[in-house]
Amino acid sequence: MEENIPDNQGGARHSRSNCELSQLSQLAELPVDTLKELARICRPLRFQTGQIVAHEGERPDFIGFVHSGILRMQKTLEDGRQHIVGLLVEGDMFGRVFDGPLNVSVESVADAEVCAMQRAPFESLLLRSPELDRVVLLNILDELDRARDWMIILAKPKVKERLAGFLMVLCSRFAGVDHILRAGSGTIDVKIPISRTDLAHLLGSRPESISRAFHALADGGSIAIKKPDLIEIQDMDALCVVAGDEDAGNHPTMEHLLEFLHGRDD
Amino acid sequence: MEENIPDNQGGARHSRSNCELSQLSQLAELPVDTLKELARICRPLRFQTGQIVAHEGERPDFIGFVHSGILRMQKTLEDGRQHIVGLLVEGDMFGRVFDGPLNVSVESVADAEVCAMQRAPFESLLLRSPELDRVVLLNILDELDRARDWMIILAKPKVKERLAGFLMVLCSRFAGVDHILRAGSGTIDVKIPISRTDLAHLLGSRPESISRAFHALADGGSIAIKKPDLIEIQDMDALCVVAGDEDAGNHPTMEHLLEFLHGRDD
DNA sequence: CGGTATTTTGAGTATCGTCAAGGCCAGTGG
DNA sequence: CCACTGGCCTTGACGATACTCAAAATACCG
Repeated sequence: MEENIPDNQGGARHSRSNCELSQLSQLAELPVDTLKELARICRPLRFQTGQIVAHEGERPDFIGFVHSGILRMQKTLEDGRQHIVGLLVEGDMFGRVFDGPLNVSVESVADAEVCAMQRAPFESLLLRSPELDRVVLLNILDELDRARDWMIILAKPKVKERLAGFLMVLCSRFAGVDHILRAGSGTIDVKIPISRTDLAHLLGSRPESISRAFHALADGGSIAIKKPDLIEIQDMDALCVVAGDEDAGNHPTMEHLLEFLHGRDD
Repeated sequence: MEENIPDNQGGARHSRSNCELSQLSQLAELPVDTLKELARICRPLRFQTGQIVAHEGERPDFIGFVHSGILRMQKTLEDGRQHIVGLLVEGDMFGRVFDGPLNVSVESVADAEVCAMQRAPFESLLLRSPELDRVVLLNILDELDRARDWMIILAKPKVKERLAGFLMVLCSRFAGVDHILRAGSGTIDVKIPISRTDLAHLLGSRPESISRAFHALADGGSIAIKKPDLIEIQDMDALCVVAGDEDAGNHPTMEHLLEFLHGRDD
C-alpha cells in the first residue's frame, strides 16, 4: 500500500497539469520530442514541510525530479533513529531506475515540488533515448561525487571542521538554490535549511556540539550568527582553512560568489 | 602525459591478450555479441601493490573493471594528505562514463588485475547495447549505496563503532572477495587489506585510536587479534550491536557466512 | 640475523557526549 | 494585549572519548 504515486488522499497535491520540465537545466538540452514524451508521463506533486515522499524499502512507481524546495534522504536504523545521508534540491533526481526498492526514505524539509515520472514509461523511454539515458547516468555520477565529498567531511575529527565543510558545501553546490544564499555587503548570508538536530545527525554529532561549533566559528571571526538558522559568512578563506579544504583549490571565493549572486538577483 | 591506457613503460603489465569477461558476474548475463564486442575493446592490465592506476583530475582513456585484487580510491587534500573514500574489489567499475575527469585517484592496495575498456568504443557500445547500459547504471547505483553506507558508519561518534561497522562491511559486501575472509572453526578470519594508517584515514581517526579500538573490541570478546592484519571474528552479533546496526536487520549471521565460505573453499 | 616500518602503549590535553537547566521565539487562548 | 505553552537553541558542568607526542615493542624483509 502507498507504493504508488501519492495522490490527494496520500497528502501530495497536484499543482499543475504538467511539469515545467524545461526549467530543469539538465533536461533543457534534450531533444524536443524526448521532452514531449517526458511531459506526458510526468505528474507534478507538491509536498509540504515534513511530508514523506517515499519510504525506505518500498519501490515507488515513479522516478522523482526535484523542481523546487528541499528534500532530505535518510536511512532508518535498527533502533528506529533516522540518519540523514543527503539533501536533494532543485534538479536532483531520486528513485532507482531499473532497480529494486529504495534504501533511503525521502522527506520534504521545506515545501517542495517534485516531477514524478511514471516508472514503466520512463524506463522504456530511457531505452529509446540515449540523451536522456546520459542525463540520468551523469546525474547519478554526480550524486556519487557528492556522497564522496560528504565522506571527506564526515571523516574530519572535529565537529568544527565538519560544520565548516558543510557551510562550504552550501556555498558551492547549493549556491544556485533559491533562498539558501543571499548576497550581503561583502558578506554572504546563508539560510541553514535544516534544524540543529538534523544537522547533528548529518554531521555525526549532537545538537549541543553543533551549537558550540557554530559559536566557535563565530568567535573565530569567520561567520556571524544573525539568527540561529541565518549565518553570515564573513571570511570564506578562513572557513576553508578550518574545513581542511576537501577539494584542493576547488572552493568558491567570496568575490566570485557575490558576483554570481548579484547576477541572479537582478 | 600518462592519460592513456598504461602500457609496459607505465608500469602496468598486460597479462593476457584478452580479459575473461565472463568471470565478472554482472557481465555474464550480457548477450554474446555484446560480450564479444567488449572483449575486443578491452585490455587486461596488471598492477602491483602501490601502483597508481589513475590520477585524480585526469581523464583516463579507459573505463576499468576490477578483475582481481583490491584498489583504493582516494582524494588528495590541499595539504597533500590523501583521504581514502572507498575500496574497489572484483566486479567493481571505475571511470566516469560520458563524463569529465576523475575526481579520485585509484591506487592498487594489492596486486590487481583490471580490464581496461577503451573509452570511445565503450561509450559507443553503451549507446547500442541497452543491456550493458543497464549493467553500468546499476553498478553506479550500487556504488552510491555503498557510499551512503560509509556515511552512516562515518557518522558514528565513537571509533569503536566505526571500526565494528567497517568489519561488518568486510563480512558482507567483501565476503566474496578472495583472501579477505576465511572460515575457522565457528569463527571467521578476516584479513584487513589496508594498513592502520589507511584505516585511520578511511574511518576519520588516527592509527593509535584504531589500534586501541581493535583491542577494545578484543577485550569485549567479539574479536581476537591473531596478527595486526588478521582478525578473528568470534561473535558477529556482538559486533553488530557495537556497530549500531546500520541497516536494520540486514547483517550476515555467522552461520550463513560460514556456510557460504565452506561452499567456496571446496 | 639486523634494519626498517608498522603497530602498540603510555601520559597529558583537548574535544565531545551527556544531563540538566535556562532562554528565545512563535503560536494559542484568555 | 498579555500570559501561557511548547519547541528549539543555547549554556554550563562533568565524565568519557579521542587526539597529540613520545617511546617501546612487534612484525616484516632481505
